[in-house]
Amino acid sequence: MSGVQSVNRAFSVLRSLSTGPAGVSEIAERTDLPKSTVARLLSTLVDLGAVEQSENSSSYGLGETLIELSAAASPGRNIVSISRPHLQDLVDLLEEDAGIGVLEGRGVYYLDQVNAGQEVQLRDWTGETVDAHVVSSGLVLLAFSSDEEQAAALADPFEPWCERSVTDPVAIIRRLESVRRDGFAWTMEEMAEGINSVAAPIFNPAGSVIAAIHVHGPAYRFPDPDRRDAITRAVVRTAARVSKRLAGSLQP
Amino acid sequence: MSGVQSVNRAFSVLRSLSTGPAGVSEIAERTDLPKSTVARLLSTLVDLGAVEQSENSSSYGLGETLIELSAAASPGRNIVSISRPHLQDLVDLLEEDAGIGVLEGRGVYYLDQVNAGQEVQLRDWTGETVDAHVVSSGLVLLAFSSDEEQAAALADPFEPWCERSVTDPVAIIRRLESVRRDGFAWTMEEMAEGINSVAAPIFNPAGSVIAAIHVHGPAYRFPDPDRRDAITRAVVRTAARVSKRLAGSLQP
DNA sequence: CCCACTGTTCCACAATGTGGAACAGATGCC
DNA sequence: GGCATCTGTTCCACATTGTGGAACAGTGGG
Repeated sequence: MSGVQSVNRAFSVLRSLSTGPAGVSEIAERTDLPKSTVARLLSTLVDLGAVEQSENSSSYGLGETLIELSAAASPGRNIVSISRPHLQDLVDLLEEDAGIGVLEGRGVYYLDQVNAGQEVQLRDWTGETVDAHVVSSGLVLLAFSSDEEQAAALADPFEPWCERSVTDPVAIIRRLESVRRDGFAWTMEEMAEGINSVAAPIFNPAGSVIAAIHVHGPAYRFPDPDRRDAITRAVVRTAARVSKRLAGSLQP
Repeated sequence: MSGVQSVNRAFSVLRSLSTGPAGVSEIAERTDLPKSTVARLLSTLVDLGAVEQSENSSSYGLGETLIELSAAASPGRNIVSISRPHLQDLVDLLEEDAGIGVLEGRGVYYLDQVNAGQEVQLRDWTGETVDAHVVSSGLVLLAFSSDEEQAAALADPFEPWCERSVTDPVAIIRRLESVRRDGFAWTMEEMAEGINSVAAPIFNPAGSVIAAIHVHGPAYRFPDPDRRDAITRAVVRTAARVSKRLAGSLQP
């Protein structure tokens, strides 16, 4: 086998543990390696946190480091679990639906949504993609994206989704500048008549925007003009909390 | 540093990539290793799928293998994303809420739930724990658990949650035997008056039960006696699909 | 008490990983 | 166009590291 033998062997041990916890001799059998080799690799992997040894047992299992690295490898997957309780808190506070989405090309792909259980509520877009320029999440994601990503998004004409959709590139650029400055975005019946929304960005520890949290509701009741600022602050704060949680899940 | 040096270095490279993709020289800087050492480790990690090289670029990023290992390290986290669309399909079909839970000691911890949007619907238990013996998920998880786990669960007396809760250990053991045989469980107003549910098990590729999917509804309309068998089959089929998806997400 | 396993540790040895150097290619500047 | 400065890749002499068989202590079952 090519490459660094010890690294190959270490991953062989990790793969053997993905079918379930095991002891040194069992792993030696599964990987066809001598027990002393397995013991030494396990000791190193335990130090790294990639493997953990059960208490009251000499059984080994996969450890937190792999979850942390995986979270970094695929922000969208882990972020659903991390953000879920925060979305729930937001829903409890504001009594409107909250969700989370990521940028995919020129659209927002919705990863998750928590419903407020209101009798009149909006359709759940989880698993679907909406043009970025007509939703608050999309504006947030574009505003905090790299210049290259923004240039790519602005390269083609914008489609209107309804009467109030903003499609003029100059107006959108101005808008993105103010979103970047404010740290949040509101859209008022720009994706569809009767739907308003507000969103804020979630950053990874390196400082790049990776997702956006939004709250939306029917225009006739959302937002209550007296609560608009409080709603905005709550969404911004929730997104910041999720950013921190993500950072926490990456630190050893 | 103790342990196998090459393995330590390989994980140092992986950790440096968790803050964002980078090239050989950048990683050498981040890890304080010579470029040739980093190049050799990267080559091995690419072969393993732990790192992938971007097309049209010599930038390296974390790869699928870490996601696969992480899924094995923490079945509960990944399973929420995988099962979500399947729960949605079940809800669309049956028009009742569906959820997923895992065994935690003698209780079921609910990871996720999809609501049917019915005007009369049950409370969402996501994030909460219920005694295993009073819910269909709990009976399923215990029925397919190891003898040790079952013995541990049966070691202490069972608490009734309402008038129809089954708490006699002998009756519960008999029940678990038939659940294991049938591949599903029904509970009729055993957790609370007015709530019925049905559950089926999700297995990991090694064949161990790791979660259960359930559908529940108000007893006055769920289940419709004419549809009970169809409902059961739908739940069992959905759980089997999720099991297969999990297997697929672990295979390279 | 004995046997059969387990995980851990030791250490002689040689195979592997090291890392500086050289090289080819790309990019930017003058 | 030429040069400088980076990049990633490859080579290879060398010595350090990882190897793996053996020995040992501990545990559980008969």
